[in-house]
Amino acid sequence: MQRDSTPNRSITILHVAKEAKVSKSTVSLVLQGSDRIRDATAQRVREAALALGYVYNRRAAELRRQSSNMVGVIINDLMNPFFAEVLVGIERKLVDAGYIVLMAHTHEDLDRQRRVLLSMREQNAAGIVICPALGTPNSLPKEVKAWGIPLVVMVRSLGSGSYDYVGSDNERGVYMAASHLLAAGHRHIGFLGGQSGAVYDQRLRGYAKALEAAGLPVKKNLIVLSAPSRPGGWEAMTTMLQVSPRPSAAVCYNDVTAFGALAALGEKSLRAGTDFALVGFDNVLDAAHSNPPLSTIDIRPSELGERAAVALMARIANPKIKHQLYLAEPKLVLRQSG
Amino acid sequence: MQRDSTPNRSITILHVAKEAKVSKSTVSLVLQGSDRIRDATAQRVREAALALGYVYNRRAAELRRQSSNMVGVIINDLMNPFFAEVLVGIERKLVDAGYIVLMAHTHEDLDRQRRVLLSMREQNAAGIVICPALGTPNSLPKEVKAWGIPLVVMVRSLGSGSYDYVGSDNERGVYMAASHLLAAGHRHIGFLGGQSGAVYDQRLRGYAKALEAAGLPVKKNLIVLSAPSRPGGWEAMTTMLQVSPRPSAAVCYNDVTAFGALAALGEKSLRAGTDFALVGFDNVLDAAHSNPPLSTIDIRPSELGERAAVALMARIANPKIKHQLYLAEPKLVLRQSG
DNA sequence: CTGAAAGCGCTTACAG
DNA sequence: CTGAAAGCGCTTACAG
Repeated sequence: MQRDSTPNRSITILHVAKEAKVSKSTVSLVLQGSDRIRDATAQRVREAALALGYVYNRRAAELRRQSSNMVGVIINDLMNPFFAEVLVGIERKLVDAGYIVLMAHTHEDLDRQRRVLLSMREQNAAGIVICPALGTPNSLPKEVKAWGIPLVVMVRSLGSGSYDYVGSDNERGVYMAASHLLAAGHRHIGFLGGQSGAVYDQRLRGYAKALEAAGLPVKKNLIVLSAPSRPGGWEAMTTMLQVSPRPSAAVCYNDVTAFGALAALGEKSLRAGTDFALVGFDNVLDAAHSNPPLSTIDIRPSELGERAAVALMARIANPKIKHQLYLAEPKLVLRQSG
Repeated sequence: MQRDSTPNRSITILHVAKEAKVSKSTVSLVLQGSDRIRDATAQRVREAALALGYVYNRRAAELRRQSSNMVGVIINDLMNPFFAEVLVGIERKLVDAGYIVLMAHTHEDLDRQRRVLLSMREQNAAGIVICPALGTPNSLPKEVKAWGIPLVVMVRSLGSGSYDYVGSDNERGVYMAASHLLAAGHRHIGFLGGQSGAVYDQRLRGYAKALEAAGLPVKKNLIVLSAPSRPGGWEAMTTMLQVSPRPSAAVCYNDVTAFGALAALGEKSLRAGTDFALVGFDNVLDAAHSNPPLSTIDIRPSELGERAAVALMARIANPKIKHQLYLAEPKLVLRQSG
């Protein structure tokens, strides 16, 4: 009954076979580009397919072949441009390699994450790359491996189990940022925004170590927590401006919180770079044109996505390779904010 | 041979049937929640499935049933938070309705767009929502309809053919923005950024009409083109600041160009809202916490995405309904930039 | 209430 | 070089 509205959907290799006066095996073979078929025959088949408006049914082929060209990509927070850039990198690499991406956004919701994971499993995904939602159990990689689905974890590490992981050297990155501020003469430096998870712990540690290396104390009131978002950064800066003695600089949990901080500063007629030094983390594209442009730690977000795609494809190609670990090397990029 | 690494993949309803001592038809029926099966039997089947670690193979089911629960979503520019928000809205609505999304990013590349469209067709997508890449031929909706795949076009309209469309009233929105600036006493108002496509034409027209309604001439040198991005907005503002007499206000092509303009202003130690009035378009989440917060035209990006999802589902449910058109009603939201 | 059989659109040994 | 047959994991009339 779908026939009239979907004219081409109903035509199969069987129709093509009849039209070209060959068997359906032959049609299948030429569609796969086999060289076992004589040129003339192949030509005839291709013409028949074209004439009939035949379209390959990849799902049927994959069912028979027990394969899949779909990979699942699970993102925790697409509203953060960092993750949007990561996603773009993953998608580009995957599509260029002939995969197609099943994408899901969890919004840090564990329940949603579980549902989409199940869904991808039912759909027979060839692999999954996940930026885990906050609170994801460390057992996840083992569980997915038990399903027989290759997995790469991104950005947020999940304990010390063995799994493929692509992220950045957070501790070192923040250490570099703080050291830069220290070298510029700042003595009251805050750590602005963010609040929980492995990434937070790593970045905070980099901050603490840099201060300690400079013989400076780590003061609780200079570490202000917030949601890892613009509004969060705005609030964090607002409270940070009230501690006394007032800090003269801060390294931010990430670029997005830094952007919020920039806004809070502006509201008080303060300008980052002259009245307060600020450095972010990620080097999101927007950082080059914020007001003012943001000094930050560059971890090349879209490249991170590409690395994850490559790691996943490597594991799909050979499930037995040893676990892969890629940590982007942080680079300090100086702009006007600090 | 995949058996050891993918333990559960190989178990099918046949195994469950044997374990539960029923036929595979019965298993299928209970998996579908049919009430034709006695409770005791159903219970036994469910236990067997659980015990064996059975996982439903949805692709096989869909092949047999000639159905699909995947919908394709094609986005032109994920680096623009507007589209990221749209995507999030689409995804949420679709996943909540039991669909799964095949996502592709074209990066305004027509060739890529064609490839992913084909790919989605091969995968038997139940429907597609597309934010068309710049330069997409107006014939696209007709073509996809000929494939038998429900389609909804988003954000950028594609000529006057009949197809489902979800977008915003661009002309009216910009008209409102410009009128606001006019009412505030500005007489030299620029139109900043953007450069081509239906959306651009519509927004520019709103600008022109507002000026005309106020008896003001539309001056070529106050309309400065740019890429629809932060760097684009930055450049556009930089050149706009050089025209003389210098305009005192501008309506921007979209929020992202406005953000770039904010940065250019800052670089010259000018502040939007006091030295120059700026209003954006979209009301992206970031607009509330830019430096300074951006006055803009709110078209509720994520709601737009949800509307598109709803329109697509309606069309899938009934391919014969008449064409759907949803235009978000623009609302002026005043913040500090103008 | 449950089972046997056919079939969705492909691929892949196996013959010839 | 090409065809006939079996099968991927399901669903769905059709019997009983």
